[in-house]
Amino acid sequence: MDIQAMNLIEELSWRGMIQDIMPGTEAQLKKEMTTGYIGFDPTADSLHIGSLVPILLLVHLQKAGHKPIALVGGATGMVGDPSGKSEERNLLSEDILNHNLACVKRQLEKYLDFSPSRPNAAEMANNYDWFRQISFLDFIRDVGKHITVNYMSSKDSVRKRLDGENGMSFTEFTYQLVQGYDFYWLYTNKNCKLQMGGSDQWGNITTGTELIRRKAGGEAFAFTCPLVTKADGGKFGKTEKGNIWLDPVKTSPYLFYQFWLNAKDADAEKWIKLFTFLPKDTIADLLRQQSEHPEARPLQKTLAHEVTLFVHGEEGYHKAIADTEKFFSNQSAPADSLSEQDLESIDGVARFDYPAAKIARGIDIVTFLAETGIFSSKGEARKLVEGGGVSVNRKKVETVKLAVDNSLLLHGKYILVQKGKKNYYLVKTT
RNA sequence: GGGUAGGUAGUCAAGUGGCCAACGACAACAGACUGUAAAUCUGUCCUCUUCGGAGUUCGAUGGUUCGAAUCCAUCCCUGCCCA
Repeated sequence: MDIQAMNLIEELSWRGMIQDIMPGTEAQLKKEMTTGYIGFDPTADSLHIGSLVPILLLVHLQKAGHKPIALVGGATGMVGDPSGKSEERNLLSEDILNHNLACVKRQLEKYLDFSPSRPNAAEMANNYDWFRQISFLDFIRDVGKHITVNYMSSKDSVRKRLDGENGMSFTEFTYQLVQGYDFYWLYTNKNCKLQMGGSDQWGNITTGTELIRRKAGGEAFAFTCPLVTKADGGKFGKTEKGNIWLDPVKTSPYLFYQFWLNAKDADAEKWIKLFTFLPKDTIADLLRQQSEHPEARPLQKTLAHEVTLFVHGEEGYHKAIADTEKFFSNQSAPADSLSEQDLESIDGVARFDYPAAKIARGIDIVTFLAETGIFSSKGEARKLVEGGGVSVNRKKVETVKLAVDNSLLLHGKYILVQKGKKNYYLVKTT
C-alpha cells in the first residue's frame, strides 16, 4: 500500500480520533513507513469496547501502510497505571495476570494482519520480555537517572494524586518510567518511532519520548485519541449488566449489537465516525437520513452493523440480527408465536431452569421470580412487579397475586420473562 | 516525631445524644410518553420480608447511657502545616 495514498492524520482528525499530537508527527508519517505501537493493560481476561478505539487506531495505521505493534503489558500490569485513578490500585496476582495476558493477546491477534508477507505486518510484543532481564539497580541507574522527579511530578496523573486525598505509592509513581522505557526499548530495538493511546496516556507517552531524546538522542512521535464519552456523562461501555466485552462468551453478539443500537442520537453521530471505517460521504449521507427519518434510526443501525461485523464477524452479526428481529420486530405479537426453536437458540437471554412440578401446582409470581434466580430476592421482585416493570410472555404482570401455572407454559415448558422492555429471561421447566 | 483537619450508603454530601436506615444531589433501575433516542413527569434505590415488620450499618475496637453516626478511650487510615 502506498503511504502517500492517504494522509493518516487527516483521516483520523475528521473522525475525531485525535486529541493531542506531537509536532512533526504528520511529517514523519508522510516521510516513510513508520512503526507505531499501543500498549494494552491485562487488567481483565478480555478487552472491552473501551479498548476498541486504540485497536482501531492500530488498524488505521496499518491500512495507511505503516507497521503496528500491539503491546501487552506483562510488566506494566504488575505495577498499575495511576492515570485517571483517584486511588491506589490493587495488584493482580501473577497467575491472573498471565491468564489475562494470554486472553488479551488472542483477541488482539484477531484484528490486525500479521501475515509475514506484508512489509508492514503487525507484531505482538510483551514488555515483560525485556523487563524481566533488568535489575532494579540497573533500571534506576540507566533509566531513572535521565528523568528528574520534578519532571515526573508535573504530570497530571501524578499531580492529581499528590493534591488529592489518597496519596500515591512509589510503585505507581514509577509507572510512567516503566512505560516510558517500553517506548525507548521499542525505539532502539524495533525502530518504533510512534506511540498512540488514549488521551489519559499522554503523560506516560511524553515521558517515553523524553527518555528517547535524552538517552538515545533520538526523536520519537506520538498522538492520542480522546476518551470516548457519552452524552449523558456516564461511563462509556458500561450497562446495567456490566461491561461490554469483546469476548463473545462474556458479552453475546446479540447484546453487543444491542449496545450500539441503543446509542443515543448525540452519541451515535460521534461514534459512527469513531468506530466504523465508513468514508466521509457515506456518513454525511447517514446523518442526513437520520435527520429526515429519525424514527428509522439509520445511524444506530449502521453503527451496530459495522461494529458487530468488525468484532464478531459475519456469523455473529447475523445471529445478533436474527435475535433482534425475533424480540423487537413484532413486539405486539403474542409470545407463543415464537417457535420452540426460536426460544432455544436465542442469544443474550439469561436462562434459568425451574422444576415443572412446582409450576404444575401453581405458584405466586413473586416467589417464582425469586426462586428462578431472575431476581435475587422476593422483595426486589415484588417491588418491580408493583412498579409495573415485569412482563410474562409479553404481557405485563398487573398484580403480585398472579399465579404461575401450566397455563402460562409456552410449548409445554417455557416461560418468557421480561424485566423492563429490553431484558429477557427464559425459564425452562425441568 | 509535633500540630491540625478529616474518615457517613455506588459517588458527592448533610446530620453532632432519642423524631436516623440516616436531608439533599448525582449515578443506577423501572413506569408513562416516544423512535429499543432525548427531554419531561412518576416510582424504587443497605439486606431480608408472610408487606405488618425484622435484621445489619455511619474507619476499627472497647466504654458511658434506658438510648450513640452523634459523648469518652485506644487503635488504623488520609490530607495539610511544621520538624
